[in-house]
Amino acid sequence: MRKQPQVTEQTRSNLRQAFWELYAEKPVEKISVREITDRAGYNRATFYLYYHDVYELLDEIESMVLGNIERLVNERLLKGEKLEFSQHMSLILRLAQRSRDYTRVLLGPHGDPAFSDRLKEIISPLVDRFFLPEAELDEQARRVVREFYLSGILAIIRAWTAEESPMPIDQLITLLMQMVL
Amino acid sequence: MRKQPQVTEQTRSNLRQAFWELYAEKPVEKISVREITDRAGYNRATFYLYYHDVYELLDEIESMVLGNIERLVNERLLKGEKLEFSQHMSLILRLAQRSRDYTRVLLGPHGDPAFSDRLKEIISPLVDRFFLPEAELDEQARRVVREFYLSGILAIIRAWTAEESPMPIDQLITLLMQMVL
DNA sequence: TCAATTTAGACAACACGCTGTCGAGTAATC
DNA sequence: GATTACTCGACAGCGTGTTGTCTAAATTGA
Repeated sequence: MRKQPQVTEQTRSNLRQAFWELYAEKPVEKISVREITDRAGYNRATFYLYYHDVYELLDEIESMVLGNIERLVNERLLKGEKLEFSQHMSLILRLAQRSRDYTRVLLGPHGDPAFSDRLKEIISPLVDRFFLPEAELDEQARRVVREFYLSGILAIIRAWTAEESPMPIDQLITLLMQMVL
Repeated sequence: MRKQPQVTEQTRSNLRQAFWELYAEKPVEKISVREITDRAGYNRATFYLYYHDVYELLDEIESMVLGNIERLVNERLLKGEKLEFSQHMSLILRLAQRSRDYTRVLLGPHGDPAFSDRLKEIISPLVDRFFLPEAELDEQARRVVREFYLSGILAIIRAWTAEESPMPIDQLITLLMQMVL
């Protein structure tokens, strides 16, 4: 018999959804497989037919969110197009806004540090390109400077997505530009 | 009957030490009470005579480390003394260096986000005093700017303490000053 | 002073929940 | 009628927090 992708994908999606509702409330470590399957309306064993453990489910969601941003950075921003830093940030922020429901949780209080790290790695080439070439620094100093800007930018995204009624992107960009230049 | 503080403090210290060895290797959530007491050479139940759970032990260590910095900021820096920002940072960095073995773990890959938050709150008045008065910004914008600088400074401390052979404090301060001014 | 009493400190055993993994079973689908 | 998607019940293993017990030392009083 043929597989029925639409069925299995529905199950995956239900499990993801149930997990996500729980993840908005508490950190991963406190989420049990039983809670997820109870909420999604499946048997506990069914979970193990799809995921090895809870962390693999989290990773799947993170990869979905990061995939969009990564594709943007690699295909549009770094290849040919010559844009200002502000324009790059604007595009990234627009993406963060599009998947705001996800990013605000992943960057939030119970958020995953690994997600921040992966996001940093994706933005890293931008920082290298726009802030580091000017200065003549040894490798150790470059690491420090890179970390400063990456963490600052990430903190802005985090604070911005956490706001109840966030300010317009353009205003945020202006603010950021005042600080880094 | 009087307690025997030297006995009980020795036990506390042994438990702390055992926990710390484990914490350098993996995140808190993966550290069990059994592991701690096995390593320290006590019965598992003994742990519960001293701490409610593993998090309370972690909190005790964090408070020890943060107590020093907090005292410095409150008593010396914010009262009368009029110092440059660079001088404040210098003092804080010297403290971070003194308890480097602790800070590098607490800020490290398995580190506790709550520790970062507490450290941010302590440094926060400094950022408010030196970076925010100049600008005319609404409260929402101030939150964003504050987060940017706090996260940036914290990232620098983190990157600096993580280095195998960290650069001199003065050089780090110079670097930071170039970025924020 | 020294035996009786009290208590701090350490321990073993318990009940209970969650995990990951079985093998067997059912209902629907093609 | 074979295959798919899922359920069910059982299992050992590890984790938690609590209970009651033992020992040795500190305190008390005749």
